[in-house]
Amino acid sequence: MDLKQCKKTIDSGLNAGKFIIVIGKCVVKYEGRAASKLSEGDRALIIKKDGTFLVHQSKGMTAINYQGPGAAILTNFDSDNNKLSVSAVRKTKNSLPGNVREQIVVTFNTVNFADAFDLTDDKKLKVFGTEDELSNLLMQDLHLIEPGLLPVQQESPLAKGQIDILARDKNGAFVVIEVKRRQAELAAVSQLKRYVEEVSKKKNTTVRGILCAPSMSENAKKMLDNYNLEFYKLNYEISNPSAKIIGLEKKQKILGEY
Amino acid sequence: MDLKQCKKTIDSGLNAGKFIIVIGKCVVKYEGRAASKLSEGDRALIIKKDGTFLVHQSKGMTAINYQGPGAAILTNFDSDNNKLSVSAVRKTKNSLPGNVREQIVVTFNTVNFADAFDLTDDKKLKVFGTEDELSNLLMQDLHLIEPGLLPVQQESPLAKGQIDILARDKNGAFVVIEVKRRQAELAAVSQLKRYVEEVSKKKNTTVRGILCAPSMSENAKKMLDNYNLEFYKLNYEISNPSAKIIGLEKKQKILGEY
DNA sequence: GCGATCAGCGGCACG
DNA sequence: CGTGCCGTTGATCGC
Repeated sequence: MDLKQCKKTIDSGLNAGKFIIVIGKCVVKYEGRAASKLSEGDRALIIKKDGTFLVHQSKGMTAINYQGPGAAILTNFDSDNNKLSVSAVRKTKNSLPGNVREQIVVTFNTVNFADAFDLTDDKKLKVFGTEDELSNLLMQDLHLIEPGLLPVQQESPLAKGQIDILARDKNGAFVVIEVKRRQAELAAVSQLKRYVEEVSKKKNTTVRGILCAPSMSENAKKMLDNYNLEFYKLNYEISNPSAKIIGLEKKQKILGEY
Repeated sequence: MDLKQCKKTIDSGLNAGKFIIVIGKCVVKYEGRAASKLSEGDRALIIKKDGTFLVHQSKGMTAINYQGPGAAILTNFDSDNNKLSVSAVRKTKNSLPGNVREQIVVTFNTVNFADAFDLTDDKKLKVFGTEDELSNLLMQDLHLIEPGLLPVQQESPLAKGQIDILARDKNGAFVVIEVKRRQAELAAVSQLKRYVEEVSKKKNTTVRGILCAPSMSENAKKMLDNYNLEFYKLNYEISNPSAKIIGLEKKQKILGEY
């Protein structure tokens, strides 16, 4: 396909706020929070009306180079070398020292296909089985963990923050509960430990910490035991239009290890 | 575009291992590790030869629904309702209780465009300014942190694991160094704390912990101080074909807080 | 706008 | 294969 014509297709597509696709042999360069180079190969470039800019290779799920919404798109046809470059520039969100500007340049040597499409769609995705949903379900059924466990009301200034569930057990002790929708690993234990320390310090008392997850890695289990935190295996399903907690199973410390 | 013809285009594209693009009005359903529903709207579907399956809306950087490499693609034309469904099925990697199978179904009511392209490309992306690169650079210039700091050789069984850099200071004390390429937040401090505890326990001695990052959040700084860990502001640039450490600046504890 | 956390995180490297 | 962790993480929500 003629590169000059391709530039026209892209430009008018940008103007009309369309969904643009370009397929061809290109080189990609990126500079911003990091820098990258991708030597020549066949790729698909997607440009959305919000400035999203995606370079996809023939394999792999993630875009090999990209620019998020808000990027300004520029095209340039180099008639001397017969190359078409398409670039996207934006300001970096995360302030990194010195690098505020992010730029990605795709230089096409040949283009097999280029077109722009009218896509209008602002439907939102509804997801079931998120951690937030599981956490809310569990909050209403704390007795599944143990009798007498009661949630500390959200209104309490102490319940604010990032803690999934704050509760008190039958003895009145504070219990921090962290819910994970998938296997809990070291980071999850660190996180729970941090919350427990925080509440413990604020209330100047001993605080229990409970991790609820479908499973735990071995190392995470060891670390949990070291910190005297508790683990409950969380069984749930998402078959319905929403998630459902099937049950919670207490996992005791493994003692026989010497 | 005729849906029956579209099915043919997709099927032969799949057969030939091509890069397939379908644009049209569709509904998307997903069930697997979680579940989701996306009501009717215009979207672009991309299918790669490795089974990658991406549904993109007109805005936003990330695919609204997806399936990673390895998915099996199936097409079905429902002549009664004149609908074309394209689905992708694969086994979940992360073992979640009960849900091993992941399925995404895209049901098209109308299709504006469908074609398959020959994309061959196995070039690898070269990235500069990764944490790994910065860590390696720093390892060779530990004096930038303080005189007398020497790396513990990689061969040592103690240096194994996930610790970025393990060193000894001029007094012979172990120093765990964690490098972050962007602002360090609470999780980074938790991580460093964990490493310090680990080494401390293994060597049965006091261990220092140093966090090197371009910046830190306020809460992270407080937590760092609480744990008696140290922070060095890491200045670097990535202008060259590789990254370059400009300098390290010690950030003292904030004492005047009472 | 910053910051803390989740994500169907994905991807990689190492045991 | 699990698992730990980085990522130009992105996206979201609360402050």
